[in-house]
Amino acid sequence: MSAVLNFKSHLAESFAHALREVAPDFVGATILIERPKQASHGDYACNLAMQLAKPLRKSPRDIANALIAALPKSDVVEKVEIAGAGFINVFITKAAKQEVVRGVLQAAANYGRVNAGAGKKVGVEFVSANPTGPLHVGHGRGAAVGDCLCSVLDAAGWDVTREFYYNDAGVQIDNLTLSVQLRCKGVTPDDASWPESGYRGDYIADVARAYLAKETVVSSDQSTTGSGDVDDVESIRHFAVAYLRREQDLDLRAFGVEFDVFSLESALYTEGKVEATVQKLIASGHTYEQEGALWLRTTDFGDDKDRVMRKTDGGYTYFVPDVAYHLEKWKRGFVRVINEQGSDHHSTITRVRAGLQALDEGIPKGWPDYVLHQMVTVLKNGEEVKISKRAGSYVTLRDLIDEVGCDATRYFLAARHPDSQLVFDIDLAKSQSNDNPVYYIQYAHARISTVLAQWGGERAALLHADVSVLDSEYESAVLQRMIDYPQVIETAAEDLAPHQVAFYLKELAADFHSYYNASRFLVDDEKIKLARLALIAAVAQVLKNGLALLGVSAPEKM
RNA sequence: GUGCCCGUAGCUCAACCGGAUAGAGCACCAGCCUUCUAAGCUGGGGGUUGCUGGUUCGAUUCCAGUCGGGCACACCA
Repeated sequence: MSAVLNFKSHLAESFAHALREVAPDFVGATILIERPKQASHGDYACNLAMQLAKPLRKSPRDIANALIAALPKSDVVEKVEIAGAGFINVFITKAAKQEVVRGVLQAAANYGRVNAGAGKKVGVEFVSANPTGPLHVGHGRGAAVGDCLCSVLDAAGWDVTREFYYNDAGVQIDNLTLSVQLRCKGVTPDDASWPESGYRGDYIADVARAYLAKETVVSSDQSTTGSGDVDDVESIRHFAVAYLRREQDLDLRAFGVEFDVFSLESALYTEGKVEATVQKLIASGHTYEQEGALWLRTTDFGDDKDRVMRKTDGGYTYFVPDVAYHLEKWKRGFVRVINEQGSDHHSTITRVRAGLQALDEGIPKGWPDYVLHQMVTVLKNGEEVKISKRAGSYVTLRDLIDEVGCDATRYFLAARHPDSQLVFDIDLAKSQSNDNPVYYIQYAHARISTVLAQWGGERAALLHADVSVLDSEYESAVLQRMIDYPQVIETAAEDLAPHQVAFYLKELAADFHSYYNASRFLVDDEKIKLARLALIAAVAQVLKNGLALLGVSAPEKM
């Protein structure tokens, strides 16, 4: 009696049983149980009969009848009907649905957690910005989507590690170092001698000032003090990177995003991992020398042309340390790795996978997974703000948090399919902040909190409420929506699509708001009152659980 | 020119791995507050799912082509 039944899988098993009896030759048929859009089509529907019609050369309705006759008895099933071209519609008993209230209240923060991941390790890398400037909107999208994805995977039973990879080596860092050094010497981007590739943002001057003042920068894993020596390039480099890492860390913390592991590209070099990987690749026979450079034959693994590993100047191209880095991840025991990145980096996918395949370490072909989010364009005063790090003109993540708020920004960036381009209209987000869907959801939670506060009774009493009186159409809708929640988590995790949680919450909030306007909760009849309060307390719990996955607060008052 | 992503209501977006009459919000029109929060609710108008073919009981979804938008195509990160 305690656990809420997973109706979907329960019915899938029932139909599998019926299938074995009716058509033993076709037990391999996929059994799909879905939720019909219309209430008149029942709570769950199965299309098995239509699938079998052709191979069995019988009419779908005849097959449907046979299947229904072969269904094992179930005390949660009210009735089964055949409709349309041969859909089998299943109606669940009210009593079984009402059980979800107790299920939610008992499981509380754990309601919605499923075991699809079975405790397996998954490493999720996201943001991974170069430490060459503040985080901008694009990083914000990566942070919001990545963090939410991690939360969803965690809820789906995976053992999640959040990881940030700093590209603190290479040409961009050289440019950064040079820019800071020039600023230290009093050269500004307006001077004719300012290099084309130099960073022009004002923050470079801040770094220079701090360096000259011999400030100490403390970040999550190190402490660096500026020497103030304008000719000590190594010292400037260390200081600039540490300074900007600290800024990024602060931005992320303000955004409510925290990481378990920070990996540094530079460490791969100093620890010899890059060199070791190169040697392994050479030994694998997939490399060759040409025109003074070392190439990896990535065309052996589906790339359209081979890629240079070591340039004529002796330096490695970007993907080489990236391959070394992913080999490390593999060795750290991640059966699954997901990299959340901007779609402008998609060309690395083939190279990294090719490099890993060439290593011949038994790494699966499609490893690692990637979630790519499309570009974010920012609209301000009706005009597109061009993002250019070098020009120093861009909207920082911090700007957005300050202007729009953390909750709204996170919701806005995470509530869309990563594959679609996103226009962030700052004026709209600010001026219409009351119409932001995140408030709609939070408002539902706040309303419930107020009602429960006015009631003032013991929450524990709600566990024993007689939920059998919950039978209005509004109540049925809310019950069914809550029953759907664990399935939403499972699907969102499977599809690596955290935005589905956001849409679900909007629908649950809508069901509640309709219910709220149509009925009263603090009524005289004690039995009805407790039942309704138990129901909305459960709604509040699900809203809270879902908002937590999005990294959005669930306020008691608004 | 090549590869990847996208194209759904005026605008911003959904659609449960191919299902039943394609759904929300914003905007527009008409209603609902002496009773738990009107940041809410109820109703209405608005669609050839870019276009053309194909696959099948059935296509927004899969395939081919085509048009449009974005991104990537360096010994760049």
